[in-house]
This record gives sequence, structure tokens and C-alpha cells, in this order.
Amino acid sequence: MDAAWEVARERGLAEITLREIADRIGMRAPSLYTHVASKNAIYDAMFGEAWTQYADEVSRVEADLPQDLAGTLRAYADHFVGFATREPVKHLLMNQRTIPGFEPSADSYAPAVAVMTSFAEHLAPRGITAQEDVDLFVALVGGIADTQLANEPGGDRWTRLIPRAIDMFVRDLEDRNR
Amino acid sequence: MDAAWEVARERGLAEITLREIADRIGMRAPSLYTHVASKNAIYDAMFGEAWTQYADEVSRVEADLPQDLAGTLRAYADHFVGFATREPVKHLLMNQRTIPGFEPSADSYAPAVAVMTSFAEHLAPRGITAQEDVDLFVALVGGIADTQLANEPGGDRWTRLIPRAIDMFVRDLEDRNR
DNA sequence: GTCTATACACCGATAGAC
DNA sequence: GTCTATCGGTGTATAGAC
Repeated sequence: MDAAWEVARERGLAEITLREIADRIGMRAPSLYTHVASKNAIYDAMFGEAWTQYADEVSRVEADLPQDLAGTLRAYADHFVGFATREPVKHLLMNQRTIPGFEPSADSYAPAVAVMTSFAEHLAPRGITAQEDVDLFVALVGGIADTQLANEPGGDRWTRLIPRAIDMFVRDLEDRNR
Repeated sequence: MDAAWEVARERGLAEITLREIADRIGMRAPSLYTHVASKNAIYDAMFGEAWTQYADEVSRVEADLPQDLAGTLRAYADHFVGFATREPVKHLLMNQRTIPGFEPSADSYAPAVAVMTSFAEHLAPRGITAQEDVDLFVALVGGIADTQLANEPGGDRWTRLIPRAIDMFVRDLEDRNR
């Protein structure tokens, strides 16, 4: 797995080859089939590993979440966009599913579901229960991360808009409840 | 080109092969090299063709744009997301650049630049001149399109949030100018 | 000029020897 | 469990027929 991530970061997620992974661990490519069923099974394991790591990190964020809604959304957004820019390859695999022919298995998808469930559970007591509210927030934060990575990887032209975006979103919620 | 789009829509953008394109037009694969320099040159031509079509469509949208800012942004957003959901393969090639090793040439990139320039020129007289305002709008609308396509292709769970998103964004602009 | 035929290096994957 | 040998398929390249 370490070798797979290494190759993915160096050459691109879609460009990993079994021969290159095998080379790095002193093996021949066909020998990998003793441990994994296919190349897609490697992507599946990477998908599960990435989401498990994300779930671990987000649980630490949730451990000391502020009480107010704006601060809570800000903490989630900062962590999500921070993860995406820190680990663009993992973000690509987890959220943009662009690998030809790869569909995550139920097992490796489970931690992703857990993250979303926990997210909803922490938002509810702070006043967000409607699915549309969560959906708009997800699109807004995801749009910032994706636009940043696509147009200016390594920069902050879009990530610095996060505070404004949160503020805009929270005021929208307040106006709608008025 | 028609055959290339056909294969891309049927099997996926990254899955097109020269042999399959050639088959559809009654040719052998190597004969394609008489007309194009490489497979990436085909992607490049597709990229240019897609952005040219988008520019044509958007120029018709701009031909009868309302005077107010909210209506204008709504027209742009509706068209962008409509195009993305109507032509997901073109959207992928144009805006998510996930094809291994493909970088658009300056020529094929030109219509994309023209679209953004015209966009800015139509926003300025309606009160939007700051780059941050344009950036946030782009991220917001792009996030809605991408989230819709990634999580529920063919549905409207996110696209129906467009009116609310525009309203939220315009009220943010008004509040900031107050 | 445009095509066919053929070849090369690489890919994921499988069979079978040890 | 790891290896070698090999398969069909891929992008790419070139020689040569018409």
C-alpha cells in the first residue's frame, strides 16, 4: 500500500502500474496477484484507507467543536479543504471518482458513510436538520476545494474565501428561519 | 471527431481507443495518424470543440440577458449546470482535466479564455468587478454541478438548489456593499 | 497522399514450474 | 509464495502498396 501511494503521488493516481508497485517492494508484477485480486482491488484498498484516515482526523476535529453553528461549519470546512490540498491524490480518489472502471466496494465505502452520518449528527443539535441545507454546504465547500486544486494547486486564491463562504451560508440560514 | 465523441459517451472519456474510433469510420487505427498527430491531439481537438460549442451557447444566453444582477447570474448558472448535466463527458474534459497526460494547447484553450473574459465583461456593468466575487460564484456553481454529477447523475437533488444559491450569493454581495 | 500491414514496448492478467 | 513465460490489448511508429 505504501508503494502504491508513493507511485500515485509521483506519477498520478491513474498512472500507477502493477510493475512499478512491484519494483518498489522488490517483487515481480504477477506476484502481487497472490495478495490482491486485481488492480482495481488496489484502488479499493486505497479508497478505504484514505476514508479511514479522513474519518480518524475528523473525529479529532469533532472532539473539540465549538458550540455555535458558524464555528462548527468553519471547523469542518477548514479540515475538508485542508485535507484536499494536503493530500490531493487521496481527495481525487475519495471524492472525484475518475479512475476508469473503479467502483468502491461496500466495505471500503463504509467509512465514507460513517463520516457523513457523524457530520449530520453534529449539525442537528446546532440547528441544521434539512437535507437541502447539508447538500448546499457540501457543494459550496467541495466547489472551493475542487476549483482551487484544478486552477491553482498549491495556492490560496479560493481557500481564503472559506470564511466569507461560511458567513454567507450561515446568514442565508438565519434569513430563511426569519 | 463524431466517432470520438460517440465512443467517449458510450465507454467513458478515458476509455477511448484509436482502434475503436477507426472501426466506426471504416478505417484501421494507424490511418488516423494521417489526420492527427497522436491520441492526445484528439483530446485536444475535442477540448477545443467542446469549449467552442459552449462559447456559442453562452453567447446566445448573453444576447438576452436581464438587466438585474440576480437574473444575470441565474442565467449563467442555469446554462452552465444545464450544459454539464446534458453533456457530462464534455464537462469532464473541459473542467475536470483528468485525462492522464493531456494538457490543452493554447489554440484549443482560447475559447475557454474568451468565455471567462466575456463573463467578466457582462458582470462589471451589473456591479461585480472584484475577482473574489467572481471566484466565489465560480466555485459555488461548479460545486453544484460536480456534486450533482458525482453523487446523483441524472437527478436534480443539487441542481434544484441553484435559485437558493444565487439568492444567497446576491444577498452576500448586497450586505458587503452596505 | 492515403491507406494497409506489421512491429514495438507497455499494460493487466493468467498458467504453471519450483 | 514467488518466479518465468505468455496472452490479448493498448498507443505509437514506420515501411510500402495503390
